[in-house]
Amino acid sequence: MLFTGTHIHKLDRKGRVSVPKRFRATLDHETFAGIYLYQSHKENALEGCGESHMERIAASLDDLAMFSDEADDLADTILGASHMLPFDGEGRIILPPELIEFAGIDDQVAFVGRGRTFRIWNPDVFKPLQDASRTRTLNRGSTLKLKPLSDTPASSRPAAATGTAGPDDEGATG
Amino acid sequence: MLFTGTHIHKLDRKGRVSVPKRFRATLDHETFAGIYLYQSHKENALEGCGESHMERIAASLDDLAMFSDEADDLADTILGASHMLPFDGEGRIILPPELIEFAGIDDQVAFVGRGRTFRIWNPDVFKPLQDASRTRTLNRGSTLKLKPLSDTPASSRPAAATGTAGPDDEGATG
DNA sequence: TGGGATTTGATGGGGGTCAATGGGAATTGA
DNA sequence: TCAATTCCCATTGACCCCCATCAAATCCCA
Repeated sequence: MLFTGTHIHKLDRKGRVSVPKRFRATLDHETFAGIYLYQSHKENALEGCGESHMERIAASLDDLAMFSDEADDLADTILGASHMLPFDGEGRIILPPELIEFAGIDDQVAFVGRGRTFRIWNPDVFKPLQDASRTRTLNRGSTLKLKPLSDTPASSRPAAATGTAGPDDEGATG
Repeated sequence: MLFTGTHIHKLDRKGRVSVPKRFRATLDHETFAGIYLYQSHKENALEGCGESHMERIAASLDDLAMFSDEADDLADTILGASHMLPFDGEGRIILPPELIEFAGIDDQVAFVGRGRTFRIWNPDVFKPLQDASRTRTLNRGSTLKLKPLSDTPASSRPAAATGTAGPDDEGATG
């Protein structure tokens, strides 16, 4: 199951916040009942994921770090600076003060789904950025090139986002 | 099975609307019994699809989002803005107020099939647009170029390309 | 083929359940 | 012993399950 949608929850005075039920459901099969959080490299937000995805990141960085200084830095900033946050009985986590400060979070927390990962924002920061994303997407006429369906070989055609849409992607009518 | 046809249903005072039986049948095999909805990027409408299609969108964005600002925008406006809406026992969903407002929906809801996806409109808004679309298609003399049967499994690969679009063009944004 | 009977999909509404939240008690560790 | 963390329970309000009704399509049999 995917992380989707935007869910705004409250940060209580103990620094706890409920992880959306839908997100918890996505993590149901993980052996570790909780999430991993680390600071985003390009946004004023936190990146979050489950255990299996974190292991995938680790594996990728592991391979790359041998050859690339950049990957080496990433290993430090992702693996070294990530927080492993277990759920309490009610499905909440405690947001570390360091991360609260980094994301500029006040009393509200926005969980924003991104498929296999999610981000955590101050909702007041995220909303205008999302609006800007929508405007840019509209202006450039972006069309997402979908990966081939599962019954076609995945190797044949990598996904790619085009700069401009075709002349008209309306399906043919009658 | 595909999403086809236009079906107009009523929005009740609880914000619920029945998803057309035909559409539900199309989603029968999905593990998640419900639909995903997000705001269209170019129309005053909502884009809808089932879980597997949303997975396909996520997979297409996933690897890319790390490097492309454009894919990043799409992740925010599709994955981050989509609503996962489960069916109740009667096959209804609850339309979130945010989406009702965006689509300018009053008390009636038009479900319009688009193959593997569908759109949701205020019928009063959609009708004139549909008429205009038909007129344009007639004037343009568009011809639908069918894909060869061999690489078109009936279960998953309907024809969708217009005379001007490339054979593999398939937009996820509208 | 027609008209009544039956099934099924769409709609309305009430109430129980559960997710989100807040706070206190118990436990742990320094 | 004190502070911080974890566990537990209580509240509340939104959501989901259930049932009841209605309309429309389908079926059935003469």
